[in-house]
Amino acid sequence: MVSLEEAKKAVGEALNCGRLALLIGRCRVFYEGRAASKLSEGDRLLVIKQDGTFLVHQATKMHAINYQGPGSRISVRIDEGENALVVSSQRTKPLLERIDVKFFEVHFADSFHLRDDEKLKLFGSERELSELLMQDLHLIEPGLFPLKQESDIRKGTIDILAEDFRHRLVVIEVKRREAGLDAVTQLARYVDEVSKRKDKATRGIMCAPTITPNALRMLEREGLEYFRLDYEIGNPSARIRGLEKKQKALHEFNDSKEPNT
Amino acid sequence: MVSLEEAKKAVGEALNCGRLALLIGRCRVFYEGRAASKLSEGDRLLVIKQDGTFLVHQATKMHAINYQGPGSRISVRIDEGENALVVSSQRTKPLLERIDVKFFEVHFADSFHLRDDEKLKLFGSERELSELLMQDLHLIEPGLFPLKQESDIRKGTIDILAEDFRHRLVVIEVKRREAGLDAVTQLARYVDEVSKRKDKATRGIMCAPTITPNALRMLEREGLEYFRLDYEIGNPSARIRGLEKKQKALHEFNDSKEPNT
DNA sequence: GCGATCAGCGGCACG
DNA sequence: CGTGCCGTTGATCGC
Repeated sequence: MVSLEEAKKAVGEALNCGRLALLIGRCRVFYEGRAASKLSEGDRLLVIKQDGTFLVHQATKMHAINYQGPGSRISVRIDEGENALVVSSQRTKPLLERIDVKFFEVHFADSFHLRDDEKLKLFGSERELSELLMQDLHLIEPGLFPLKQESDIRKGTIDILAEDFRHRLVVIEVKRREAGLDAVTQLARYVDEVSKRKDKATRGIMCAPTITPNALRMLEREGLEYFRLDYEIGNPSARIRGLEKKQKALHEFNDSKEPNT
Repeated sequence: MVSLEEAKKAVGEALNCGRLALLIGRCRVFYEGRAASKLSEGDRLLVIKQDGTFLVHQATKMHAINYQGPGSRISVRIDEGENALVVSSQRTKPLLERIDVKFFEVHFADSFHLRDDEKLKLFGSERELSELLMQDLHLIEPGLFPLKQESDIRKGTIDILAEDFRHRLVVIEVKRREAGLDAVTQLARYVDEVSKRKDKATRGIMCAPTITPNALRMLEREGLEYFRLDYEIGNPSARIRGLEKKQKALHEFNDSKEPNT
C-alpha cells in the first residue's frame, strides 16, 4: 500500500525526469472526447510513458480500456474532499480529449528509466510480399510485365500495376491474410478507375492466402481473378512458395441468377 | 535491481495465483507467428495478465511492440549459459505463435492481484448513433420511413434500410467519423445489392460528420447522397444535433467527364 | 465457429 | 497537413 502523497510524488518524478510511471490501485475512470465513457470502481494498472502515452489496463484483455496517445498533457492532484488521487491526461490533437483516473487506494506507484534505442525489425509485411511478388510476376502467369509498385491513383493506391502478354493492364492487389468483401471491393474500385482512365480493358487479380466464399463469389461476378498466395516467413525475409489460380466450380454458383441448364 | 531468480519467482507466482505480473528490464525480444520480428537489447516493460495477455512495451508509443492476446500459454526459465531469464508466450489459436523475451537484467518484478468486476460504459458508438437516427429519419427528409436496422444482406450489413415518400428503398450508412473512400465503396456495394435483389430503384445516403473531398466526388458520381451529421455526445447517450444535405457545387467537378455545357 | 464490420481504432508513408 | 490503408490489427455481434 502506498499513500496518495507518495503516489503523487512518484508520478510527478516520472513527469519531470521523463520516466515511465506505473500505478496500480482502486480507481474510477472517466473519459470524454471523440466518445465518452465511464468505468466504476475497481483495480487497474495505469501506465504513463514519457511521450505522454496514457494507458489504463484492466486485469484482462489486450487493449487498454482507456487510453491516450503520445502528446497528451498529464497532471496529478489530490482531491482532499474525496481523499483521492486524480491523474488526468488531456490532449487537443484530433479533438479536446481528457481522461481522469481517480484513485481511492494505491497499491503500487513508482517510476522507471528505460534506456532503449532499438527499433523493431518486422518481417512478413504486405509491402514485403508485394516487393517479392513484383520480382516474380511469372508465378502468376508467363508474360506478365511489372509496370509500377505502389501506384497512387485518385481512388487509392494500387499494390502492383502490370501488363500481360496481350498488353492488357493488370491491377494486382496483395493481401497477407484472408481476403474479404472489403478487399474485393477495393480491387474492383481500382480496376474501374484504371480502365476508365486509360480507356483500356483492365484485369484485376487478387493474391491472398485465402479468400472468404462470399468474397470469391463477388470477385468472380465482377470478372476478377483470384490466385492463392502461398508464402513463408523466414526471419530475414519472407519467401513466396507458390501461386495458384483458383476458380469456383460452376456448380458452386448455387445462387446464381441463371439456372444451370 | 532484482535477481533473475527472484524475477522468475514473481512471474511464477503471478501465473499460479492468477495475478498481474510486471517486469522491467534489459531484454531482447523475438517473435514468430503470422509475421516475425526481432528487437535488440534495451529496457522494456513486460505486462502479463491472468488471461494470458502478454505485452512488451517500449518507452514510447501507445501500442505494445510485441504482444499476444488472451489465451496464450506463458512459461519462464533461466538460461544458465547466457545467464538470462527467458519469458515465453505461446498460443495456437489463429496459428502457432510465440514470443520470447530474454532478460539480461531485471530492474523490477512483481505480481499484483487486481479485483475488478466493472465493465466500461461507452457512449457515442456508431450503433448508438444509428439507433438515434432510426427514430429521427425525418431529419434527413420528411416522409422517410424506417424499415429495418442492422439488416444483413449477402454483401454485408446495412445500417438502416428505409423507404421514401415515393416508395423508393433507401440504404443509409452511418459513420461516427469522417467518411473516406472505403465508406463510399461500402455504401455503393449495399445499394447495388439491394437494387438488384429487390429490382427497385434504390437510393443510398451517407450520414457522417465530414467526408473527404475524394470520397464526396466518388459518392456523387455514383449517384449517392451525403448528409452532414452533427451530433453531440452527452454522457448518458449521444444526441443528434442536426442533419444537413451537402452537395458539391457544379464548378467543383473540375475533372468531370461531361463539360458543363 | 465463421464472417463481416467497427474501433475513441493507431500508425505509416506519400502527396 | 491531409488522405488512404495496413495491422501479428483486436473486439464485437449476428448468422
